[in-house]
Order: sequence, then structure tokens, then C-alpha cells
Amino acid sequence: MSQRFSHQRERIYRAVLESRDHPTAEMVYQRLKPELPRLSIGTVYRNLQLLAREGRLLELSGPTARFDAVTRPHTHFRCGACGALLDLETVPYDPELDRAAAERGLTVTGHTLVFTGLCPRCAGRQEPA
Amino acid sequence: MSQRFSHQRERIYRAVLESRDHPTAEMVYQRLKPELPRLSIGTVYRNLQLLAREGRLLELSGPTARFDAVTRPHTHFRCGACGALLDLETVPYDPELDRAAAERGLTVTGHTLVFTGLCPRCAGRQEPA
DNA sequence: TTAGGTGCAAACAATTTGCCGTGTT
DNA sequence: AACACGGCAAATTGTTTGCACCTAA
Repeated sequence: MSQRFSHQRERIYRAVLESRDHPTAEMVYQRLKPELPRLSIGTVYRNLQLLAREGRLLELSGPTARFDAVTRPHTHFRCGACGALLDLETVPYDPELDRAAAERGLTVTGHTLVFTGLCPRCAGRQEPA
Repeated sequence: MSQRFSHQRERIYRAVLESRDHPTAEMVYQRLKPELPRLSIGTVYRNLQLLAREGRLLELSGPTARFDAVTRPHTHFRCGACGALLDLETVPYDPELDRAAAERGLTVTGHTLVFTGLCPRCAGRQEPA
């Protein structure tokens, strides 16, 4: 788990830090390639993942797509350990949020609110289920 | 755009409807396989996608992973047309939400709130950018 | 009859991993 | 010297698509 200083990691981190568009791994790769011609896409994935695990970066939207027959906007909880995706009661959120989007000229058709953390089962274990 | 009745589609829809775990395409496929041995995974993907477009199902979490160097929980907006991912000002949401999760024994470490809709640029066009 | 739907397999795309030489401590 | 790191390419996964046949309307 210990880790040492790495040039590539810092460059990857800064590439994200200096971006305004929430880049994908591929986008980070393309941006760094001119400066770091020997950089490999695998390294980008490895480091983005590591930085996200450390909390230096935030990863938006998880891996595989999941579906829900309840189509009205509601709230989910994703267990970071076992990957379970649970429903939460629909709790009204501050409508101020919708307004904030509208003021920026954005047409809001819906929203997704996902909590992340640990489910009771995983919280009581060393190893995830 | 017209569509006719399809047994598989209904079974796929019902499989999601009767699940409590927000299944992936693969999970739906595995569950239906015993009853529909000739079902193919491609059909499952095709129909889940179609049902989601129609609004009969909700698709959670978008396609490719995107990263953000702002790690405190904040709000995003995804344009459904061009895929742009924008930041919204951090607007406080009802703290009731955190409490609701805690009451279910869930350890909440963060949350992701993503609005969906159209960005100003795409809202003013026929064809997405 | 005539589109739309499906199975099957091939094609793609996104992400991960093994191997082995390199860099950091 | 020990062990983390990075390049490269192969391997996995997740998802889409072309094609020929099937089926609802």
C-alpha cells in the first residue's frame, strides 16, 4: 500500500486538475501524449484508479450499467465494498438545485442522486462480501 | 419508431421490475436463461436500451468513467445530447437525505448528484453537437 | 405481406493484467 | 538491494452491430 513519488502520476493528476471537462482516461492520455510520448494508456488507467481510491480524485459514474423499473427520480445507495445498489426512500431534496441549473440555461429533465458508502453487511467485515 | 408486441421485451422488462437489486444486463440474462434458453445477450442489451429510451426503465450510471479533481461532494450536469459534463455550483441539499441513509444502517461517505437534460447549446439545435 | 424482432457470432470499446525492465528510496 | 512504477501488448469485460431467419400485425 505504501507508494513512492512518480512523475507520471503527478502529471496525470495535474491533467485532471487543470481540466474543466471531467476527462475520461482516454482524454487524459491524449492530452499528455505530446508531452509524454512514451506514456501508455494502461498507466493512465492504473493511476486514475489509484488517485480515486486515495481520494485525490473523484470518479463519476460507476462501471457497468444497471437498470431500475422505478422511473421517477429517486435516490440510490451504492456500497463501495460489495457493489450493492440499494434504493433509499425518495426524500425531497432542495428544489433550489433545479433552479440553480435553470439559471445556467440548462434544461433539466431529471437527476440522479447516488450515495456512496458501506452497506451494513460490509461495514461489519474486514473483507468485502 | 413504431414497435410491436414482443415476448422477450416483456420478459426482460418484468425481470427488472421484479428485481430488487437494479440488475445489470448480464444479471437479467442469467435470470431469464432457464426460462428462455434461446435468449441471447444481445437481445437483452437491445431491449434494455430501448426500454430506457422509452422511459419504461431507468438506466443508472452513464457510459465511460470520468474524473474530477474537486473531491468534495458537489453537483454535476450531464447533457443528454452531446455528453458534456458540467459543474454546477455546490448547492446545499436537504441534509435529511444523509439521515435517511444512516437510519438504514448505511455508512455514507459521500454522494453523487447528477442532473440530466440539455445544455444551452444543444437545446438550441435539432441535431446534437 | 412487411416491418420489426431475435439469435448468433463477429466487431468494438473500455478497462485490466502479466511480464519484465526502470526508477525511487 | 527491494520493491513500487511504467511501457507494452495480450487478455478480459461490457456493449454494439450485421446478417439471415422468425413473427406480430
